[in-house]
Amino acid sequence: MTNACAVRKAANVARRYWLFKSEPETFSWDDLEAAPDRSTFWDGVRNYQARNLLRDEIKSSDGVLFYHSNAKPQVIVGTAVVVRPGSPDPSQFDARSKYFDPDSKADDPRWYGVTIRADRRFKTPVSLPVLRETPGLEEMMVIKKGARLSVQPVSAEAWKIIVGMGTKSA
DNA sequence: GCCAACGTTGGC
DNA sequence: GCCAACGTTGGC
Repeated sequence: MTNACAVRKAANVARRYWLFKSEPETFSWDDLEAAPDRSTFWDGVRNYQARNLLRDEIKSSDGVLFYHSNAKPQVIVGTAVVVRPGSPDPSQFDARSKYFDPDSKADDPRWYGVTIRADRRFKTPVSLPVLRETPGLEEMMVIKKGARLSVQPVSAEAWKIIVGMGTKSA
């Protein structure tokens, strides 16, 4: 049991689940697996709704569905785990970064990110069309029209269904 | 490559 | 505070 997990169990806080979108050409599942400690700081989110989740809601040991957007097809390729909760996103203060935000103050950072570590690569990636036709997932945000949020909440029920499909051999 | 949906900006 | 214009996202 990880330390964060033990802390959470002691506090009796339920583990929660999320879906993170990434364009594979920018940062793919393979990139995450190849990263030091199979981990990365999830930077560059510049949407207030997603920011609020990253800053306030997403906690260590939470589960993450890693989703490839703008891919053919769009798929959930695996699961990751949150290993560090929200902290200020350094790229907002880096003038050379494309995520630079000149209006963000060092003593009052506007943008946050979390650190995730690759957990399980799906044997069977779960595509968007499959999500759409799977009973029990009708309420998922990612299948709703115009759902552009790059960090989305996922119910425990949906998590269970999707991980079940993804880890099963084809 | 298109374009609908959405979030943000900025003039008033 | 409204809302038109604009830029971006992301499915198709």
